[in-house]
Amino acid sequence: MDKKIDQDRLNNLRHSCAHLLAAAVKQLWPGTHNAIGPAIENGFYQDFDFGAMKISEEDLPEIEKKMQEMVQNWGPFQTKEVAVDQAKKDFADNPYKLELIEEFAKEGKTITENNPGNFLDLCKGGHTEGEPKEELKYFKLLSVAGAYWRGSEKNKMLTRIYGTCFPTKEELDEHLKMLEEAKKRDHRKLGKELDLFVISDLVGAGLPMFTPKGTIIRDELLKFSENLQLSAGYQRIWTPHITKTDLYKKSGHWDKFGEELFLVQSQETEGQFVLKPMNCPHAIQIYSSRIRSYKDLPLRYMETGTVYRDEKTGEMLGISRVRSITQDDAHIFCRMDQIEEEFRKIMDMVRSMYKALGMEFKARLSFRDSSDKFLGEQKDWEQAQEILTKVAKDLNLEYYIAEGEAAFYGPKIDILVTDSLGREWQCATEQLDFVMPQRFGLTYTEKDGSQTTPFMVHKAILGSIERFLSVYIEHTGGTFPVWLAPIQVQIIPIADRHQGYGQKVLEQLKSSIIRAEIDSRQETMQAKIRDAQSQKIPYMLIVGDREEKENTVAIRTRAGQNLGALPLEEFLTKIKSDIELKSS
RNA sequence: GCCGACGUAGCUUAGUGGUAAAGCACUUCAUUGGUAAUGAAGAGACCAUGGGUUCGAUCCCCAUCGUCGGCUCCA
Repeated sequence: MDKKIDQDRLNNLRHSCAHLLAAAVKQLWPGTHNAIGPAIENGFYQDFDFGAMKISEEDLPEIEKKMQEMVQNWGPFQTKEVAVDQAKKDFADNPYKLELIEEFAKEGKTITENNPGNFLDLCKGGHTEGEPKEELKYFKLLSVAGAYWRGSEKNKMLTRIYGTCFPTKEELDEHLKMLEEAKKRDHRKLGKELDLFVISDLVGAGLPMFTPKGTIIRDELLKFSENLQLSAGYQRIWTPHITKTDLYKKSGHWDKFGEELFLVQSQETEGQFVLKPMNCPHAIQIYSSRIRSYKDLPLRYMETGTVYRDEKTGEMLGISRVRSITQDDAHIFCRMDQIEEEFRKIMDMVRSMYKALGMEFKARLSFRDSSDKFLGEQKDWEQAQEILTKVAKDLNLEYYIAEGEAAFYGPKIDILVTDSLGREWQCATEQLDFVMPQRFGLTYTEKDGSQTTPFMVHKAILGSIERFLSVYIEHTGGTFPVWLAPIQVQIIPIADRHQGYGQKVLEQLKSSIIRAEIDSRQETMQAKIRDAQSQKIPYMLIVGDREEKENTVAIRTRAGQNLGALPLEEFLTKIKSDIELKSS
């Protein structure tokens, strides 16, 4: 409860700051129209129509200065009710406010205004209660961006200024520090520094390539996911990357995906092909290739498959939003009475995965609402939603229900993973599908000989590996646990004469399948340590005269600890247990 | 796709209407080291691409491609 009050207070503060921003901008550039300016998660924004004028981030300090100046003369916020005609008169020159007034009038809402410091604005209220000059002190304008009026791409593009505001200087500084930290951990930056992936203009945007180091992390994560699935009774399948359009016309994805499909033209055969945007219709083809019995179910097909979606250019972001997406995908065909067990199994896998990765998560049960966009039988939905809720309860998941968030073909459980900066990401998902099996006329023979349509479950543990990696790189800041570190051990010979012993150590590590390398450059030991450190390599083994003589290795960790000299065998036991336990 | 900013060596960045500078990385030579950078020298850039303005463009203008901040979208 207290938390909610605090949040309200914070929102009021930020929303008030948005007013101040609007006032400052209008004073600096008369003729500018301000649109809306709400508080958002970590701050606020205010939309403007600057007309022909352009502003950029370089203008922000000037605006901030003006805000600080103006707030000195602001009295407390006072909200007063006005008649529609009066409001229209007050905002006669502002088309955005007029549109809102018209709409509020139509809906029969009361219209309220306020004017601290003689800056009149249309506003439903929710402001700081004290003296603005005492409260609106610790704010910062952050960025400038475009945004459609009322969020519709059919409308005019306005200029949005983002900012944030806190009750105290300490909180503001802490928030700004967090933003800095996020920037430092940006996966695009770390991807370059740690040499994990490459994006080439010749290959194209949104088509990342993974370097040897990046591929190790990718493969290790996928191997973990695949092993979880194999031990849960999943079978691996493989399907091609292109298909005739007929497949997606039948599945309904042709219409649904529209321009997101990559088209492929054959020069040999008639007709068009597409790059697959998902794997499920292919899995269905394998199901329907034989007559199935109730004894075959559940049938669990897994495929770590790459799919292609023609994302709009402006939507691409590092390896987070890409056009080539690899999923640890699987499709399960089962009866209604098997759904609970299958969902449980998937949730177990999700738990094992994120526990090993050291990430907390919560579940969003995405259900249908009363709208007609959801296909399938009402009673199936109800029964399925009950089952999903039961699973969430039985497994003691932290969960909430989101009505209307379901896929059109069935309810689902989405997993929201929290990273070390407190941001939430949707990664894993398990979805029930009432529609696809019907579209493709899938059946199995029941005990009594009747033909029944199975249910289908779609699942992913990591989701898109590209997206997941971007999250995980930022979560760890590039300090990967030993089992994922591309290089687990760096051998550092002190002088050239120690190369031979270093090589011997290297060979022994390699024969134990440890990813080890030796730094044989003509550099000082200090320089080699520094480089290994900035590559965040978990263990550095320093070998010099003493080690060679005693047949040991001097261990330094990336945390800067000097663990002293140990016989190589002992080090091997230690690192093997790190890898085995997936500890950091 | 939309609004805005940006695109200079492998990376990070400086700079100018008269074909460009630095640090790191790279190569070579010297140095043989004990837990976060040894020293010196060298090489490396048609200043994103295509067009235009100009005696002359990396710089100004237009287009294209790409990147970034957002918006929209994410079945």
